[in-house]
Amino acid sequence: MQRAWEAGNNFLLMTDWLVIYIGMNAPRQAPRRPAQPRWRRRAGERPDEVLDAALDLFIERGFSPTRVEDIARRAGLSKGAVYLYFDSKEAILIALIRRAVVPVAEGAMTIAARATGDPRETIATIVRLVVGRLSDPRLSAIPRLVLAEAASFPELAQIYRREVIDRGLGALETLIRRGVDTGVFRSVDPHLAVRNIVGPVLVQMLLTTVFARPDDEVPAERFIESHLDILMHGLVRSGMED
Amino acid sequence: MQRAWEAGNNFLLMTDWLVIYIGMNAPRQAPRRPAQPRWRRRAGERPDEVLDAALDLFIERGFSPTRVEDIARRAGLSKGAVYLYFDSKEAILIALIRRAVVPVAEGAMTIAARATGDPRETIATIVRLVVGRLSDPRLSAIPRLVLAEAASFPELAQIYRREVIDRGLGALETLIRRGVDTGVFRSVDPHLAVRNIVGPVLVQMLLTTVFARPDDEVPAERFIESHLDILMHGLVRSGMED
Amino acid sequence: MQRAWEAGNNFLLMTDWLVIYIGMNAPRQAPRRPAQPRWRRRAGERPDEVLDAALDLFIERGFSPTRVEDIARRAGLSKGAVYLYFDSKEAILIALIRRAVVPVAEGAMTIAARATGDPRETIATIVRLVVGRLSDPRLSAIPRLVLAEAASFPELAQIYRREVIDRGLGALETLIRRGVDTGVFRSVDPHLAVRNIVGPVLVQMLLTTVFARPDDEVPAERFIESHLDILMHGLVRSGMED
Amino acid sequence: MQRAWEAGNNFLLMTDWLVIYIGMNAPRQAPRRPAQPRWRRRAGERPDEVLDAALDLFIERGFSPTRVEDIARRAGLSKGAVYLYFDSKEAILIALIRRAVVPVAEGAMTIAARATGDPRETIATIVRLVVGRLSDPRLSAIPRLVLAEAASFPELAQIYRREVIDRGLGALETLIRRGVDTGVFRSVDPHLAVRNIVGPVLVQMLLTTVFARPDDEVPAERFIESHLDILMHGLVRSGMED
DNA sequence: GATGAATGAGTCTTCATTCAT
DNA sequence: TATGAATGAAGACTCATTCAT
Repeated sequence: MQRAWEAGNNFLLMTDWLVIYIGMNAPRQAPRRPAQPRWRRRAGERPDEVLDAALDLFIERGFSPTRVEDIARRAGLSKGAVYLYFDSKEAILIALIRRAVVPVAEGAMTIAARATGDPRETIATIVRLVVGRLSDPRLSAIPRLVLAEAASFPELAQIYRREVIDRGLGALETLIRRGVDTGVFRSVDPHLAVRNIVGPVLVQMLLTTVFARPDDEVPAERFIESHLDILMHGLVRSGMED
Repeated sequence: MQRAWEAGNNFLLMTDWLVIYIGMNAPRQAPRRPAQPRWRRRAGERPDEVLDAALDLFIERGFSPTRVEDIARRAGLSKGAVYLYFDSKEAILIALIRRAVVPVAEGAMTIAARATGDPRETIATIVRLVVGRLSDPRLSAIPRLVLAEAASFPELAQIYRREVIDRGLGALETLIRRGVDTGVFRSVDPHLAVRNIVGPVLVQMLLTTVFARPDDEVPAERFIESHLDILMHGLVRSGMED
Repeated sequence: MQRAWEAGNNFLLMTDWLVIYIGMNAPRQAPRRPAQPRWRRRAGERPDEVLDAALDLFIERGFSPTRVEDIARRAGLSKGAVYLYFDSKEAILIALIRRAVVPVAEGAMTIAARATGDPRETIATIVRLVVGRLSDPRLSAIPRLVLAEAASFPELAQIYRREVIDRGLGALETLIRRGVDTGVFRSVDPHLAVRNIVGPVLVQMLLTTVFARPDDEVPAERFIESHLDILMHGLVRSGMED
Repeated sequence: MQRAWEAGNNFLLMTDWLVIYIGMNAPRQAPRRPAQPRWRRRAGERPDEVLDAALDLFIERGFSPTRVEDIARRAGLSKGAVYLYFDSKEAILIALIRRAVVPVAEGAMTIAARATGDPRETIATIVRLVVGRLSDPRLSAIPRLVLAEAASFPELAQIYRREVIDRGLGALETLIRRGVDTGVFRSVDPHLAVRNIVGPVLVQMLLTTVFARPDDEVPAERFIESHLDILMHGLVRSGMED
């Protein structure tokens, strides 16, 4: 008893003791994981403890070199238990970013809501706030982690852009626009001008963390004053400086 | 114990209990043995080709997820040959950064040497140059790689800081200082003011690469004009704007 | 990129351009999933099983040519599990020697403790004991392994010397010294005379194992009698032979 | 057009574009090398230089951990050149043993030929000679190498047994037999008594090399005297001691 | 003959994930 | 829920051998 079937690029043969199927393979592509949601919280405070531990370790060594078991140990539970709360190591990273990003989004909302006064004041407040926040290594590490892993997990970059960049820059853009509209600022393009607000802050953060040099420590206060001074002179109409 | 062999259209697999041979029955085909040499000695070019391949892959996937064998294959040689030129995967990364960084250091020297005219002009030139350079993804990837892997390989951050940051920011600082001294700029702190020059450029780069959004593409030209406009207004003395 | 999978009678191979599936069409066979558990937790016994397997293989092929995976397979666990119990292949070898060596040290203690009678008797007993022990290939392999790998792992030679040689020869030396002191033996140097006790045993062992010749098998009994005869005649005072 | 054929465990199918052959494989067996002679000398003195270098390195690290390139470098030629003289690394080892073993065989012949006088004298001479020779680490290493690699290359053990052990022990056996026949020695079994001659020498060698302890160095002279003293007392008839 | 660049199979080791307990 | 033993795929690196030059 032998049946053979052949169609297109496929081939099937069945004999009494053999089944042979030969098909042309689809071009390589590594899906590696079904489409279920990749992270999911379970009960209690454990997940947060895992994320805390993971953040510490990701900061210290980066994502790939950190082992799930290290995270578990630092979080005070077993390797297996981590998988009760997160479906994969990747899911931990994503949850981590997500968690870190929520307050930023909320902060942007709050600021946008209360930003009724002089946009210069509001911008200054935001800059001070952000610089202050980024002095916490556990916060400043987040954007670096995102940069580091964006290539491997594009989802990270998406989340971050949507939740942090779009909202944060959006809020600043609104403020600048208002300043332009009210005549406080020159007629700059608000969408581009935001780069001049956040850029120096980012550089300051990098120079303080990744590229720190012990003999060249600039106090946050001095940086903020310098930055706001140059920034505001760059934005305001002549004769409007205070 | 399982051995599979694949060449041209033929396929041979041997396991402990099976021999499978599948040939494509290709009508004609020379005995294929004494074809062209299997490889050529090209010791000179190889290292750079490896670095090129590695850069491509590090950009695509990041450092850790890239396998040495991938690099080898893309560079057109065998896994083992890579180790003729580099001691380790890590050494490839470091050499890569080093290679990318050399022209920057040289560029900084050149600029510092010729920078005799109006510092505003020179700064504008530099900004245009850097933004232009960073539009090449293979160049803009370097700082991102450094940021990504700095935690794992502190040497990377050191090299980058010494060769790029110290020199680049140093050159800009000198220019600003000259501007201040000649009265073109307000009395800003040059060491801090450099953040206002490079920060926006960095942000623009990140928004164009990692966090790009198809519906929000800002042409480099427009960014440069906006940046320089705000920057210069921020730096120059009142009444000195041109 | 090529993946082959083989289980029971089934066979699956995927390459970049081919999918081959071959199944044996076995008439009946339960879905094979919830069969007996794929493994059981037996942390206690495992290390010894690994050492047993390793010893077998080191005897058969030597240390370097034995793969960790071979050891694992023979011990009935997976490659990875071996590393739960031993840090490295080298650690397996060291643990193996250590384990084999412990009873020897203990035996030496016991003998030294009970050795109160005629030293000739005690020495004879020890020789019989050792020759008996060395007839077990798994025991006689240990000194050969040590000799073989001492160059690569000096630690091995150290352990062996401290635990086996120093103790074993030490015990014999004590016995000889007592014999000399009591006038049973001639005034030989005990420290050197031990060589005449153990040397022939070692040679006998090598001639029986590594250099065995089927047509020249000397029964252990005959060797022991010959050895003790010559040895004792060599040691005792004239007129003291019994 | 499709033809299928099936016989015993074999299976052959040919379609227009496929040839499939499936056969049950013979049980695993690793031949790995055709049957050509595995070593072969080529011109000049080079081979000996290679062997010298190889011996040094095999002594230092053992066979497996020594790389062909190391041998080449120490011999002062290139890796490729080694393969002009020897077909494989294994062939180097075998040639090495063979070379080391030749003078031993010759020596045994000489001794056997001239051994006409008192066998006690001859045996003493041989012992002195052998102990002297084995004080050269490059010679004492040979038996250890053989022991180490006998498991992997049974051929080594064969060569060594045939050329060294059989001849050496054979010569000694003859001497003992003559002593017994002439009434100088007691009626020992010469075939077994040889173990009492070479055993102590072997142990002395091992204690001086592999298991050396700086605080316990026994001069060769003292060992020889002790050994011969005990040995001869053990062999000779009572009243025959000199 | 010589060289040493190139190959690629082989091996140790790691580690995300699973699962018996 | 929790543990951690067990798995096994994956990957860095080595090195005997080949072969273009």
